[in-house]
Amino acid sequence: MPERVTLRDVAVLADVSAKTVSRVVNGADHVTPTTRARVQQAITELGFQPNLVARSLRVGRADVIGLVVESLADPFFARLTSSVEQAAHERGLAVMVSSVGNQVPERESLVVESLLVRQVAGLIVAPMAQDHGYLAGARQRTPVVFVDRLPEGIVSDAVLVDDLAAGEMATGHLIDHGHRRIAFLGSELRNPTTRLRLAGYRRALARHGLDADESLVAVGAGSAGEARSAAEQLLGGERPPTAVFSSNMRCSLGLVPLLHSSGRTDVAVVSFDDFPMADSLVPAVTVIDHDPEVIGRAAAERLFRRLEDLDAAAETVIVPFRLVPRGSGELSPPGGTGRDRELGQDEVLATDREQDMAHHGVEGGRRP
Amino acid sequence: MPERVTLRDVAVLADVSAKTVSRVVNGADHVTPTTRARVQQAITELGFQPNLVARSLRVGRADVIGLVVESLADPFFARLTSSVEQAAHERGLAVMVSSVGNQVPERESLVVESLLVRQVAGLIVAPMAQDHGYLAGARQRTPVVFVDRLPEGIVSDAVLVDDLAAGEMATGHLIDHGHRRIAFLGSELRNPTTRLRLAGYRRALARHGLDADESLVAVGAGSAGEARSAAEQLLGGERPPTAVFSSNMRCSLGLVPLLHSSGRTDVAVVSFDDFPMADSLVPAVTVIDHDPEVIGRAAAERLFRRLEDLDAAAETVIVPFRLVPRGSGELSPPGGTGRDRELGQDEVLATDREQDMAHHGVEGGRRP
DNA sequence: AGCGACGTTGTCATCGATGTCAAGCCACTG
DNA sequence: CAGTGGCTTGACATCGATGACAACGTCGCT
Repeated sequence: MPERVTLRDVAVLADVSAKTVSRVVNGADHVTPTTRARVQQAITELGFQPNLVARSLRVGRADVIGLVVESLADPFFARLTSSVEQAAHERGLAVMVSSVGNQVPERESLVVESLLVRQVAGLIVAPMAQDHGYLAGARQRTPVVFVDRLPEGIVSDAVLVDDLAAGEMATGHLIDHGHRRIAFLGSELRNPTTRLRLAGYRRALARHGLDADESLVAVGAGSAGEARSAAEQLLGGERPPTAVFSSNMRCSLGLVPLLHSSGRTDVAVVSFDDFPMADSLVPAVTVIDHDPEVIGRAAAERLFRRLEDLDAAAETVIVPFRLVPRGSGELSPPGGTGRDRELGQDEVLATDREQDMAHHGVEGGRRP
Repeated sequence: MPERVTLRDVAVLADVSAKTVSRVVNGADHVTPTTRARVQQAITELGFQPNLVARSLRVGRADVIGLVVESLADPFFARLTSSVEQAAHERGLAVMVSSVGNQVPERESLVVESLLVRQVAGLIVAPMAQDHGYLAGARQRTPVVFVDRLPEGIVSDAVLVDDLAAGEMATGHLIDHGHRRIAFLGSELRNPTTRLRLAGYRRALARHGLDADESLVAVGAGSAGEARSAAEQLLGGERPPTAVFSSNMRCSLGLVPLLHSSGRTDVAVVSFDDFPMADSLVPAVTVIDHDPEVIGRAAAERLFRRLEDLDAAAETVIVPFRLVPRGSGELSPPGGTGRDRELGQDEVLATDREQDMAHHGVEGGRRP
């Protein structure tokens, strides 16, 4: 059972003080090359590894960032986590992940606290809770960057997709292909993301002079299974939709298999969130693609900058999205309406404004 | 800027010693209900939260476990991570994740060390490196449970799927459906998992008296893109296979879209690893399913037990797998061979031995 | 009454590193 | 040659909690 090697052991062997070893380990100035070499020698000889927990205690924060997501098993969050982890690793930071679980948004504050007591240097949170006032105190010490959704009851850095514009584009795409009865499939309305996408859906309908049939709006599906049932009900209705805007991946993972297994591949679909194999189905699924990798990296970079300047104003970063036409979103309604037409490639891109934001990558919008 | 509240602050307010507060916080015995109440009162009044970093320093280990995987973006590892995180959370442990990246197995030891210096209580590692001797010293202090693959050059706890048996079953399934020219698609051979699955493939061929055509074995595909090219080459060969055993998800994510986009849905496929949408394709993809959730939880449970008994003998846990027939694996070869037949449901299950292990969930196999 | 046993509480040192501050040393200057 | 300043180095306290051990009080027993 080899004893732990501490800084002091190295100091004794190199015949210097612990402080000097500390200087060498941290690459600090003011150490003679001779001394440095002797210490290095002792370090390798003993195989010394600094105890980062001790360092964290002394400096008051761990070189770790916390990441809070809904579920790690969800491919969107998995890819987000992956990119955050990579960005952190490049800065020598470790990542602690915690998932909240999609049924219990209240757990969010507990999960966050379990990270705070471990003295994480900063947090990246994909919010689920209704209110984030509970973070007000902690943020003085521990910066937080929100991703995917805006926090409520608090002003903070955030990295977002323009859900409203994306929802509008998805719905507009279906309208442009001649659809008049378009269903909206979404999860809980208390989720701001869902609300924004739904608002985009309604705005597209309004802009095209279509009236919204509330019976075509199915929200509240918390799992793929529930989404499947909800979709089943929509399609079995009296005047079923000819197209569906599925507003997140879970919904799509319920809807699409349903359409395939019931042979209803005539129903047009646009899915918010790309998902694996979406391009291998027949028809391949048209999606709004927003790169979780881009979001994750942007959030990490924002957090790193924030760690260096705790007092800067809160900033919102908008990351780009695009519509990827693959077939399912370009199906015409049965019978057609004569208004259907081929779209030019450019029309599937975000509007000028969004593209502009997208390519600049950053929007310095300060919220009051 | 609110000062941090420490145990000492609570002690002063409650007019007791720091030690007593510590006792209350940790639910230790020997504290009068009265005192306890007074301390509790002070704790809530001040909103005290213990500093787990300080505790970790004192007790010599953090209440954190480290998880090392190849890539968090890979759905298999994402689900594994998710289940490990859940199990850890139930025990009040946090999880630090690190990914190695699939191109640089050498990075594994670096990643592991970055966790060790943070004093993680234990590690769960999906090994990529060739040799794990580098862990020999650390394991004295920090237990390690390997998942998915056996470590090399070291004896340790491990949670595995019986890759050999699974490879044999997948290949046997295709043979049973009349195929005689079956290709093997896999990643690097230095990966023991690939080697075992390939061995299973060969054993199935041998058992059925088929000779192995080495031109049908394509290994080395490290990404879906490479797998796609490899598959393209296999199918474009002189005597192309009528069936493919794709030995992991990355390969399947290259192969399956290729088959679909080139209209070659007549080629039979069995995929090792289930993947999203596999059941919505036409034909749906027959897979060997081994639950990453089960593996993750088993590994976590093993690690927890190990944390309580550092000296117990190394144990290998074998988790169950099953073949899920969905269509792609049951296609007959063009022209058929007359030997094709319908399979009874029971035949798609693992052999008695594996099922037995599976349901017991644990195999106490000690390795010398 | 005196004694030991036990339950409660406190004192002090400690985990391993780093910030503060000062001492030591050398060189260079006037 | 004393004085000044810069560079190296070290002594010591400290981060916030907990382990070891001791002191104290209370109780029950002989």
